[in-house]
Amino acid sequence: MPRPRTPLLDRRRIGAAALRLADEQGVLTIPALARELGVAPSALYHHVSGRGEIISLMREELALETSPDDWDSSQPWEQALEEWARSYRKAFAAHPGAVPLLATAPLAEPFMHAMYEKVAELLLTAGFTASQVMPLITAMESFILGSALDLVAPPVMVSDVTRETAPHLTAVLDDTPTDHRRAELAFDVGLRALITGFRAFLPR
Amino acid sequence: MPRPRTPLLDRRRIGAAALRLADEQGVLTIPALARELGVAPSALYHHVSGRGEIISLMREELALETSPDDWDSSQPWEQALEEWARSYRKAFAAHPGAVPLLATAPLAEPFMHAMYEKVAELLLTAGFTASQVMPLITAMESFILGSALDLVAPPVMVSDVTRETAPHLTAVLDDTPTDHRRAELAFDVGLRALITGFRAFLPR
DNA sequence: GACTTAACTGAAAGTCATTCGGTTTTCGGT
DNA sequence: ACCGAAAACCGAATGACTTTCAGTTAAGTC
Repeated sequence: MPRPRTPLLDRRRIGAAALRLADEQGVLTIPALARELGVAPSALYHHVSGRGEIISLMREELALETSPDDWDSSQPWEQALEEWARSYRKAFAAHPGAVPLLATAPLAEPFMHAMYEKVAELLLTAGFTASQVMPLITAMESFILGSALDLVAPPVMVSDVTRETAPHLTAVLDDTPTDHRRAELAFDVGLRALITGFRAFLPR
Repeated sequence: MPRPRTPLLDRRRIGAAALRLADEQGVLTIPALARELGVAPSALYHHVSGRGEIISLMREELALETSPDDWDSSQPWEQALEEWARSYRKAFAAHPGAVPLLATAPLAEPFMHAMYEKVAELLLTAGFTASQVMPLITAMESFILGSALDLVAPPVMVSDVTRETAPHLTAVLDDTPTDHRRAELAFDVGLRALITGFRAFLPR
């Protein structure tokens, strides 16, 4: 087969297809991705260095889908921070099947810097000291990433629990939804708690 | 080769060796694990159903290493909760290389129930309502898992940052340690913020 | 003491990621 | 308009990995 008149691949298309595939199938293999793109597996290596870079492209695609102006930093910092966290998590929640893949790969992509910059400015303006800001951002990010993973984690099953040996757990699970609201609820609670706690760190 | 007089393998040994290997190498392959155990790869399949179950055994091993009595639930709930979170995270931190493997595997193992039961009782006694407790536990767990992943994430590099385009981020990074204290600090900050925030949820 | 079961080996099948040589096509310069 | 170089893709091949399965021998049981 010859070189096609119009290219079939570019990094953007690869990233988008990989994200779609990983989300649907829960795994990402080169042969499957190539099939999805109507191309031989080896063709991919003319555009990326390997599987790791494809995952990086997936993350880039994810970032592009969530417009960076999804949140407004001119509001009070508590609300701006909450909007940032929600838009960040929403991006993951839109592709739950891909979360395990994205969560374990290194997060230090350059295109993250714009986001960090915006949040750093927000917190500095709010009155936090320079040495406080990165820990705050990192803590928030850890919570968001963990919550994204929780999205795809199997819920604790009541039927498994020996009702006699774990009475409190049983009681508590009876008052906990088992559908997607379970993860939503936990995220809401944690997010509000974090922001409340952050406020207490403000020097005054 | 015949059946050995004394068995070379059991589930416990497999889990421990897998955890050690994954921690050191960052990856887990059946051939490497078999070599570590002085056995042919196929021998493992007489004790476990496959790779997934080995990862499950690793988590079990991790839970056993952290004695469940590592924290004392008779203290004020804030301190007990903090001790629980720290001991939970310490278990992950003791095996950083294995964290990516453990983080994405399902967490719903039966032996987790004892831990959940203890925390559920703690929070109920503290005065939280039954419907509040699971979201609180889940939020805390998400943060801990995210922090464990952060432990192995590459730090944001100042050299990568265009100092002109991201002045606030640059300033903030200059005041942030780059060694292991970076993740420690973020965990401390997030943990205290969460607990402070939880306190505000207490009906009174 | 025979028979079943348990623990392990070795070989083989099937899948993956990755590399390389080959083929055609486009493109930049002249 | 031509020519060479680089680009885009294919197919085959390599090596690693997971898993299965048919032996082989030892342990345990009645």
